[in-house]
Amino acid sequence: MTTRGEMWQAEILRLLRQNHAPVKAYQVLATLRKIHGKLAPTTIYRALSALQERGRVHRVESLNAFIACQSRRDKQPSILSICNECGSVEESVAPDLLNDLSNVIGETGFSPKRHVVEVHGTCASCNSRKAQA
Amino acid sequence: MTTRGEMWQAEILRLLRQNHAPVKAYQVLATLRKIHGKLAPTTIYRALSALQERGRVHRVESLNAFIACQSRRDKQPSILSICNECGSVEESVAPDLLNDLSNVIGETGFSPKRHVVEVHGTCASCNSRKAQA
DNA sequence: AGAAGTAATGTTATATAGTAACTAAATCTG
DNA sequence: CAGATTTAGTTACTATATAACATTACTTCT
Repeated sequence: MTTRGEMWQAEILRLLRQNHAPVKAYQVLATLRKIHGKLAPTTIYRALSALQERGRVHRVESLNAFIACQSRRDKQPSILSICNECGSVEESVAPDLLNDLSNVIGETGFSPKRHVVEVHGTCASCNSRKAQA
Repeated sequence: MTTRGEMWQAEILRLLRQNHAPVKAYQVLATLRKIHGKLAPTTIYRALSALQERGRVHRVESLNAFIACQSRRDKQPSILSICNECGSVEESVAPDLLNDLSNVIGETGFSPKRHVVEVHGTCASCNSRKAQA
């Protein structure tokens, strides 16, 4: 059985997967409105939250935007590399590094629950493009 | 000589330093309005940007909020530990770790410019408070 | 099956966050 | 000091997100 909510999730996930760059909630909203007419932000945000919980979508905190998960090694917290030039986002998984991070901040007695690691810079292809110029 | 803009910066910095938890831009705005009357968001955002550039204030990306820098080892990118219970934020500096991070994501040819590392969890004092209960 | 309760979704309205574009004042330069 | 340039103020707006309530669909009990 497919609930209405699950349909929104599926459709949004498909949309996000078509983009290699993060997509804003209101872009999603506008796109879906073209297809389905009237539609409230709430619907989008609810679907996006569910997708995040299911580990299908990352919220890019430093952009207020969303991107489909690439590596699906089951909800491993990811490191996002965001290119300032072309907007593309690469996902890396580095458990050791996040472990170190947990240890460093754990020294003061802090217990980590959620890691937000986002790095802004220039991606490989934009780097080489600029090197040529 | 103190320009008008610098006065806003000083006043906002003072305000942020009084709080150990991050403060939202519109909280700053509301507070300053009580003192100075009419005041536009632009004023606040301009001052906050300047403070960030001067390395006096961090923007907490995952909260859309601002906090005064604690460690002033000159604009070292910081790691922020954010307590979900009490809202307090601790700042850590770990150059080695950020170096590792740069290396990991640099493997694909990505060159990092700005690091956003924010960890949500429970701080030491909230941990012990909960352990007692 | 039908009534009663619960959970999921839709709807309306509003709160919160941030910026663009222009005006006015201050400062700098010759 | 006139003209140019930078800095700050003002107005209006756009973007992001959530609260609160209404409605619909689902469940469970009889």
